[in-house]
Amino acid sequence: MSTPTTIVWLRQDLRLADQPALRRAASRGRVIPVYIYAPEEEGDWPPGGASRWWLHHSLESLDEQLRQLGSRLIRRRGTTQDILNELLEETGATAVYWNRRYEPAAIERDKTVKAALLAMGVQAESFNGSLLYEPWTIRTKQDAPYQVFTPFWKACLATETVHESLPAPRELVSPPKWPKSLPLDELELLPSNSWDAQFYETWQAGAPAAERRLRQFVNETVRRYHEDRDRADFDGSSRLSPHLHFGELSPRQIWAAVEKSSGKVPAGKSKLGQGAEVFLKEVGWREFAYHLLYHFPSTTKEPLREQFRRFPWRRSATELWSWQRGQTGFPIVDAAMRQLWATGYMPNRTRMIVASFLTKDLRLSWQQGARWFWDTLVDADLANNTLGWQWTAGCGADAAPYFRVFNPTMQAEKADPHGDYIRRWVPELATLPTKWLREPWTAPAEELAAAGVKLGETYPQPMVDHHEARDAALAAYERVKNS
DNA sequence: CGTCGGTTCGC
DNA sequence: CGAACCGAC
Repeated sequence: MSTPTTIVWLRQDLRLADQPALRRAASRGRVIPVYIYAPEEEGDWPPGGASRWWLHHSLESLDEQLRQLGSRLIRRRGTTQDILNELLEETGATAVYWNRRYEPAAIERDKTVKAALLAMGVQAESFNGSLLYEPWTIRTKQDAPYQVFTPFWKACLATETVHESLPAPRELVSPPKWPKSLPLDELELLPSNSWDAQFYETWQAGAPAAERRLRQFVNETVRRYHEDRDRADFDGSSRLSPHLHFGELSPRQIWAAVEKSSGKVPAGKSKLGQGAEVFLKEVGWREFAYHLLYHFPSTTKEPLREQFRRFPWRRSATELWSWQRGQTGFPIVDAAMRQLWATGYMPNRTRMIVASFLTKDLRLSWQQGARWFWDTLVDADLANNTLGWQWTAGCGADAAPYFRVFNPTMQAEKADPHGDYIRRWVPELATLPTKWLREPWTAPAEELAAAGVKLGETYPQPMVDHHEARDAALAAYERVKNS
């Protein structure tokens, strides 16, 4: 009998190590790794511009890694079902394996595909490649999904789970003849303007780069993570999020690397350091985000907390544009929004600052913020993005209470104590002394003149008075609070 | 994963 | 008189 052939349908698992679907396919016989670009099948959330940029480079890297094992990546574009059918026919493959996804549109599509494959007599099997705890495995005592993080995470950690990573296969057996593959450029993932110029200086996609970043993080940054992650002026966070989103790394690999490096810390009570503890809790928030998205799929559109469906959001296309382009007149907000546009990223602390500004100071809807992040973040992830926005807007599960309003000035003092971050991203304020940098409208005329700043000309006047805006937001909240 | 305004504490 | 602490929103 000839060696059986398996198609590995790759999606958000663009790696070779700790890759359950690939692993199982490799042990079965010949392997055909396939990526099908099918944005029409993603419902309301086809990949945004920054995500597509990342995807392009991640696919390029994956092909190189596969070629080192004597294999290659087959790229196609179109309807998943049609393409799988074509490939099954062309190659004589008798099985299709993949790692599961948890977004509502992907779940529906995957179900349909699986049923069709099984009906054709093809072996179709899915695996867990991207979560520590799949959403349906964790339930409250009342057999309901969790809506509060801390008990959720306790319940996760109380389960007897071994987070063991699988090694990458050492070789992959090729089919006698490779099916044709679309050249990468024909997926048309890169922007046609030069929007992405600075992405190249900031990021390197692909599992090998992800593993280097992880190693550097656990060796250096993680120790001070609990403090430094709130800093905008240097890299105190892990920056692993885009690698995790595309599955260039699995959470199991991250978990293992953090535990291993923390094991080197002086014995003591075999406890992890505080930085590692806080970091792994962030991995826990990602698990929680997937739990919520799975059990409450409507939250990508609607707030989880009912009363917020009547919240009187304002509407203003011009104000939204000012926020998007970093022209609010609040330097910390503008710095962060410009960093996002230029690099496809901002650290979590400034995400909270700009989100609070949009939803409280401007009272524009969190959905509009979520949509902008979706298009501009290289790590755009439906579960994390939805949770993050509902969290700051105060309308989600275990959210910050709505009355928690970030003060942009205080936040800037903490996140950017010397003003380096603002000076880098808002260069028109660069020579203004730190004392005035966070609130240029309070600077004496001669200070502004000396720094070459003309408010309303070289840099905008503040869009709102923060204290008035805060009061207005709290008043709006009062109206929906008890309804 | 707040802010604000109040009070108390310590020099 | 400022830092530290506390409760309300």
